[in-house]
Amino acid sequence: MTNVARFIDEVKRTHSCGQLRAADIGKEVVLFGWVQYYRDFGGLRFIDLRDRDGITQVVFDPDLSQEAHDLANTFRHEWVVGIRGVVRDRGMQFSKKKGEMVSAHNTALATGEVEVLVREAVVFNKSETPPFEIEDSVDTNEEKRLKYRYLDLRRPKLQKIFRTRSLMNQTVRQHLSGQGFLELETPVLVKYTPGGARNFLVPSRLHHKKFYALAESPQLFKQLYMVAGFDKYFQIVKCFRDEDLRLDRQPEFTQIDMEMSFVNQDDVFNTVEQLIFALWQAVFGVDLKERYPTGHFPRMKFDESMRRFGNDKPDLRFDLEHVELTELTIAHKGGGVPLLAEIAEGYLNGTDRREVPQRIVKALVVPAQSTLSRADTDKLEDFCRSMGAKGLARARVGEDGGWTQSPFAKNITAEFRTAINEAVGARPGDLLLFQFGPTAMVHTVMANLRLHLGKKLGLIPEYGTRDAWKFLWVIDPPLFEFDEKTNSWAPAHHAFTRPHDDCVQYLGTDPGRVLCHRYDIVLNGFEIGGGSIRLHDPDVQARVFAALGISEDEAKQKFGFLLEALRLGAPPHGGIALGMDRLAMLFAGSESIRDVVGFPKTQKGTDQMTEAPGPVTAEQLAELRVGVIETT
RNA sequence: GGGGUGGUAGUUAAGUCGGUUAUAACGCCGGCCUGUCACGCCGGAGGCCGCGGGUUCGAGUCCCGUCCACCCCGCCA
Repeated sequence: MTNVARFIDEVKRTHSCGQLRAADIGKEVVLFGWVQYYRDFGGLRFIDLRDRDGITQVVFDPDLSQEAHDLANTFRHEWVVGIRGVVRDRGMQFSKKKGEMVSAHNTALATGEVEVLVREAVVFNKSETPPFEIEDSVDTNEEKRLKYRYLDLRRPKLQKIFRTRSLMNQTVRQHLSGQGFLELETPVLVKYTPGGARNFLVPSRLHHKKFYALAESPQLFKQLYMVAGFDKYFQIVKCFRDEDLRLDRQPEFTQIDMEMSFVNQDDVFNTVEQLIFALWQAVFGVDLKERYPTGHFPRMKFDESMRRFGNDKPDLRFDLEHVELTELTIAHKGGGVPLLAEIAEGYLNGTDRREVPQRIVKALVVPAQSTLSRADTDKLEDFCRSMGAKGLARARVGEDGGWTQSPFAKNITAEFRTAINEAVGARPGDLLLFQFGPTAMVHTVMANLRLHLGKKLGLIPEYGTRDAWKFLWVIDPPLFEFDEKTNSWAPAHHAFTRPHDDCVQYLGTDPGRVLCHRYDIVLNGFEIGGGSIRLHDPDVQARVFAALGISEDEAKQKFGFLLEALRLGAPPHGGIALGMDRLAMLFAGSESIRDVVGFPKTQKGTDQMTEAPGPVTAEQLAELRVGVIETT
């Protein structure tokens, strides 16, 4: 029997490398793990042995076992080894460097009071020199980390993240099951449905010229579970979207998906709030009741969020709110500033409507104590340009309320300047930053500018949380958004979101005014979940389709099975999906979603390790009757 | 599709105004060391400067193109 087999079959591991404490002194133990560091003193040799639990120092003393000591001399980084030995107190030792007796305890290690004196050792497997060092402190570029993901995952930091993910999964299942939710599965291979995110397509071998789609979410199926009478559903489920990636997006990602019958918006919120409380308790041991004594998170209307923050996922950890100046600009007819006068003119002559503002004016105040140099503001301007802005107008407020360093300074009327100072609450030394023009651009630029400044001025960390958890429900968004390309109304969400009862009257006449029971839950500026109360009334559904210009035939063709289901005894229902990866990312205080996904894709959607996506043979394509079009 | 940042030894980085032998730390290899803990000390090896063109007497450095990674806009819950 080889030594390896004997250690695995007979000797057996007794403890993990993070387990041993002073109470274990005197025990004979067996540890298996990876060689983290080795320190050689000619005679005495120390090895830091690492596994997923932690690190234990093991000592090889030639006086005790020459054989084990000789073997240990061959150990290198990341070899997989096993040792059998006795736990002992590290005690007081004579330090040659310091010339006195010192405690050999290592307070930086959980196991630091003890060490294992080795009697017998075995090498399970050698390792070539790893392409990078397995340490939290040493950073390697993303490309290398992803190519050797299994090595990256050995780093204690990532090990911790994945243990947290496991705990999250467990907590969700336990909590929701306890609330009467059934964990039900839905198909991944589904029929392509237009609208929303782009689907990954899967050719059907059995049906030529036909394709499945990978489910972008279980949306329709969970509604059908409601129609089937399951009442409360949840699933921790993979979803697939073929869209461009971001720091917080992967092409395949995991949702905590939920749906409930006979509920209103408050019921959904209560359920989610309780789940979030349970998660924070389990993961951090934090009772969110201390921060949210009512047990509920604050709510903000979509409109308000756009006005104050420029997006629908405001980071409430800091202020720097936007100030909306469009009305003021109109009232002052641009106040002598040609570019603003042009915008005011649009509203005054009726080209622009206040109800659907196409162009707006916004400002943001950088307080006097946050000194930004000229170079800093120039960089801010570049930052704004990169997002489609024409520039970044600014003004430094003087002691008398006058403006300097501003392109507006020489043209603006004193009345308009005073009115703006008052509207934004400007004080001497403050820096005012302005954006004006197309609504979407202004919102995007100002929202990102706010975040950028928040980080630059140290109001929020570059990433991570510092334990500041700011939750928010964003509610009552419009049901439709105007698509300028097609000059028609398009669903802002999926087409089965329930409009507010008091808005149904506008469906035919003024679609832009229709608000709906759609909601997002936001944490520290990240949208961690979203859902809606669904439209279960076939009549209202028909009016929504009409407003969208979708004919009965077209609706039938696209969503026929769901429309039919809604006519066959569908209960009122609604639900939500929480982004598991984003939650895990925030839990980990991590800088990227890739840190919390086992084997993530790059921003171009490739897997650096397996080199997916890869080519397939002509035979494989032929079997699927799929041709490849060469583009130049 | 657009904008930005980066790519130099196994790894992380430095490399000035274009100048002759491209640095450092860690890692790797060899040696010494019985209380270290990211041990220490001595010695050594290691480079297609992402790739392809161009400018130049001369390119890691300047120009053009291209690939890869990251961040953002568009897109997307």
